[in-house]
Amino acid sequence: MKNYERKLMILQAIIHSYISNPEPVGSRTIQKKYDLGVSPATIRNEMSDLEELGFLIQPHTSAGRIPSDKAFRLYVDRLMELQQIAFAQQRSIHNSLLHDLSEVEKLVENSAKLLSQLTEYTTFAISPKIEQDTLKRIRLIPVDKTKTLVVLITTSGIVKDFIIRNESDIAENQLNLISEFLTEKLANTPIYQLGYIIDHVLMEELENMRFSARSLLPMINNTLSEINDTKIFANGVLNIFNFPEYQDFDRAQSLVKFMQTKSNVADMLLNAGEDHDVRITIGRENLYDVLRECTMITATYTLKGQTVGRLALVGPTNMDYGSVIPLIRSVAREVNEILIEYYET
Amino acid sequence: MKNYERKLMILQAIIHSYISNPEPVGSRTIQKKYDLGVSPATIRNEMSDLEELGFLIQPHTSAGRIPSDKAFRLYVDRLMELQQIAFAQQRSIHNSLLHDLSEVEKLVENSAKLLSQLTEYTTFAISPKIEQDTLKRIRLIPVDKTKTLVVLITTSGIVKDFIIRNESDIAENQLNLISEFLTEKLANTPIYQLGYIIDHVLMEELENMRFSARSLLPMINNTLSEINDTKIFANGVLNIFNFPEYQDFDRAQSLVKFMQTKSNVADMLLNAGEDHDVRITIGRENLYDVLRECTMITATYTLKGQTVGRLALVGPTNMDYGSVIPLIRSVAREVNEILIEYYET
DNA sequence: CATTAGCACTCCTCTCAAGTGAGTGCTAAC
DNA sequence: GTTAGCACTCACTTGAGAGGAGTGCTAATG
Repeated sequence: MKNYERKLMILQAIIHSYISNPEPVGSRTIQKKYDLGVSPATIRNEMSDLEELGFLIQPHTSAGRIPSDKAFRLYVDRLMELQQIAFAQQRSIHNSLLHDLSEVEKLVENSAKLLSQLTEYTTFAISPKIEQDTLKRIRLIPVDKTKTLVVLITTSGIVKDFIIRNESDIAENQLNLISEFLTEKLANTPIYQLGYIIDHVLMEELENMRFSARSLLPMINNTLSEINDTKIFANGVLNIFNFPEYQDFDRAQSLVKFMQTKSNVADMLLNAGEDHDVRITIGRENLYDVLRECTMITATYTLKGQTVGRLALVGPTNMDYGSVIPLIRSVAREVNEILIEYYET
Repeated sequence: MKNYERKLMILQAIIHSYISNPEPVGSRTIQKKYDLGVSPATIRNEMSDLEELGFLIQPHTSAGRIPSDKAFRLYVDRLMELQQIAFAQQRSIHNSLLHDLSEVEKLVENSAKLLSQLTEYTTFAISPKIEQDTLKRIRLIPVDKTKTLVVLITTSGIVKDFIIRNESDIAENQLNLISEFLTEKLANTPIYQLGYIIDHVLMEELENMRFSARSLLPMINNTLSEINDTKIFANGVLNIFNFPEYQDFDRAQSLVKFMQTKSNVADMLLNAGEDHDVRITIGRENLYDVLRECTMITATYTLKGQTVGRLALVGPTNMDYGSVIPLIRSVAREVNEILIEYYET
């Protein structure tokens, strides 16, 4: 079985046809749409070989053939031609991302939203894990008699705030003193240790002090656990209904349900590994069975060598890789550059 | 045409059957499922009358009949029996709502989320309009050299914060001075006027001052407009796909699209009126044509006589009113009580 | 010996007609 | 006024037949 050259050409033509129109491809279609200089019969023979090699699948004898996961894998790795991204588009991506740089989390969130708009597929982003971060400053601000706003600022510039309720009115300068005291005591503590330190160290130290702080600390502690949550941003989950393979109601719905469960998505994203470049997982290569007809493409955001977020796109296996991959690459590159420029210090 | 008593009984039986199983109801079904002591022929005669009166609709001659919007209206107003809410459930609603009282907005948001979980329908909440509120305190907190956190606290206890980027490092005590200055100048200003005051009054006053404040003000102003947005919280929009009437792909999708457009929902909620009790709009009673097969139930949250939020539930016209209405009532009552208890002062 | 034309064969899909059954509406009897 | 009986309607199911896209094999061709 030689003449691989021609086999690849035919496979490429089939994949190409299947991407633009997700229906089984027959030998005559290939002959008409792509001028390969051979007759349908020859193409049929090659197709038969390709099926034997596992690149094509026949839904039933008298249908055409569709590319297998293996074919898409080959296509992505070797056959595909990436489209160039127009300078104007590159620029527009850059500018969109610059729109809100207040927090790394926002940047990550917006990058996923942008990618979903650009591709009309479903995207996810996972926010930086605040746990690895350390506290820089804590500040208490009075809201009214019974409420106090707690603002935490971490070394990497992430801001978290929440309101706690205090039993009695605490004067503003009191709160300022407490803020200073807590900042002094807790600065440079990793966020995930805050709870422990507050409970076991500070509470004892404060035992004999007149500070009202003592009543506030348990409240602060309670809320801390929620804040540690890694946030997941999903965009365009409903686009799944546009996937050609998911015109079937129930299957689309079960996929949507899967996608809306935070723990699933977190798992999916965290297991995606940390390539330098984008990583592509096709069909059954995915860990989850619900994704067996989907392709997931992930990219990682890093800052000072640390992973600070991850971006994922989920679409049908027959997505237009040639245009989608450059887009996600471009978004990821822009984000990483912006991270360096604005957050590295 | 007398003997309304029996007509109502039959109508009630039909509605009841249609709620538990949304298919056209025939005369024999009624006879078998509900022992009314009359034969199918009699029931047929009554059904024929009911159709003439506009309470029943026949999809085609040889099908059974389904209740019209008018029938559901009658059912809701007069026939329906409300289920009692178990004390345990009431309590669990109460406790869920207490979970996060940091802001009125959170309470409103959580109430909608809870109701969606309880009913498995789609719910919306619209947050209090911050515009009517006045500023109480503004506070600038350094995040790092180039970023400053701005915290706004309003008279009604709503907290808004956002990060702005400053060109040069500003010392912490500088920021404190600015905070005090701005608070003094801006306290009691309605939120919606802040932009104007900052632009036209403060900028001039600061003309000759050494404060770095001047460079910060435009940034603050820029972000203010975004904050004024009334927020809308949607839950379980995808539950629409479970509605029996929306098994049709396209119609479900157009409804989902409608629901995901913020302006539509805002409009829908704001036009819902301000009943003391819940308000129910059935089928074509709704202003929007996409909702012609939906029922919307709304409730209003008030604080000191002012509307501070609104809750809406959207489901199929044949929803189980008897259990849904008590639920939304219960949630609304709990929220209003919590508002009084925790936010009235 | 690779390529190709020709042709029988497969199997999905569409259409159409007949059969089925749930349900109605009318009439006449109780 | 109520009900049994019956003809009638009409959606839905089923199965047969036609149509068509596509394959696989064979034999001819250069």
